[in-house]
Amino acid sequence: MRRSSAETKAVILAAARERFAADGYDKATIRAIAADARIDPAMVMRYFGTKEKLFAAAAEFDLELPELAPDQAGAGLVRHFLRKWEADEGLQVLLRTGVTNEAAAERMRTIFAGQVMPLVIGLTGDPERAPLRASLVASQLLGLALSRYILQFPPMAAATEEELVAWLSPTVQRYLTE
Amino acid sequence: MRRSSAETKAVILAAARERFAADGYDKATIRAIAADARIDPAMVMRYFGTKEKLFAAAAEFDLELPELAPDQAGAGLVRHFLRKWEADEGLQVLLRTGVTNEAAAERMRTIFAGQVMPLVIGLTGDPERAPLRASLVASQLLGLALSRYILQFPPMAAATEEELVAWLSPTVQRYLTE
DNA sequence: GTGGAATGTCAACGCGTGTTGGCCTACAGT
DNA sequence: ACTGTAGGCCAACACGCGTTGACATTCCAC
Repeated sequence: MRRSSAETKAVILAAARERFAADGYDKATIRAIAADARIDPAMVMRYFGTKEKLFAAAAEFDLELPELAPDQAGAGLVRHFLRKWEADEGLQVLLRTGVTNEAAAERMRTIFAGQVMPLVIGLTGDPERAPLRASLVASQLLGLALSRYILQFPPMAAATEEELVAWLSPTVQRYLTE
Repeated sequence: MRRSSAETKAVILAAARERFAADGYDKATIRAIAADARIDPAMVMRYFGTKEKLFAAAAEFDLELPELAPDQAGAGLVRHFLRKWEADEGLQVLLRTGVTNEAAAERMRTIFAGQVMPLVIGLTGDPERAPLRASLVASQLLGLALSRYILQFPPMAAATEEELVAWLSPTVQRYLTE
């Protein structure tokens, strides 16, 4: 026994998150994940049963949206989202996979409906249009992540956090409350 | 000889575009494309040499950006982009693939640099910040496509073209000229 | 009508994949 | 010291993939 069961499971999960985030579902092979974790591929199956179940565990994700004053929600959301993206691989895992995998897309819709929507409903005094408002916010924030981190358009990748907050906040604020 | 060489090539290419657009690069197999085209997989190789070359042909794409008056560029761009997306599978092919495939991402950067940037430089009187402005526009338009067509957030997928133009135009206009 | 090129089919290859079952190996409890 | 068990490894499987080369068929040129 080199490691405890829980340790090994955690090591595998960390390697899986990295690989899924960098390569997406299909290109992140069990063998590659196992190699990163310095372990036999069979162990991955032992601990997680299936590649799909491993992915489900790796894609566990909480946006942890903070409470926000209505008039500063735009800036607050943009900044929170940028930092969350860089601190937690979960979002990247979901975006890289959700584009070609229906289960991951469904997961993103669930996060949207369960975490973004309620926040927006609370912020805006416009219950009827809140769903559309929330999805407009999501479209701008996901477009940001896509162009900055995934496709890496040079001007977007080179911009500072403050520049992006300055440019995007009015947009998000308008989608929320105007 | 059932068909002419050019006909067959066109049939294969059409099937390939559909499959790549729906499934992305990896899941769109040569065998599936060939089945759609009612042809033997070997024909695909005969006509296109390699899966990569077939993809390159299927991802051929021109945004066909129109000339736009500076004060109506926001609305014009949003509307043009929405229609282009629905009429031409090329963009969908690129987005579905560019997220996990570096070559396709590079292609998107090239289209961005060669087609979007020049338009924005012409529209704005701000040559220094034009690259960032262009990528902000791209982020909102790609985020729109992502949330409406790929992830299919219900409020976004259900919105009408006019609603989306009304909401997004001011954003794009501001990124361009404000 | 015959030869030859163009179009199409078939079967197989080598490879990488997720997944499985049997076999070690080292520790803990007694 | 002995044994049971939890942790780990190895070899193999069945499968689907891109790709290949040999073979069949059809049509045109002469």
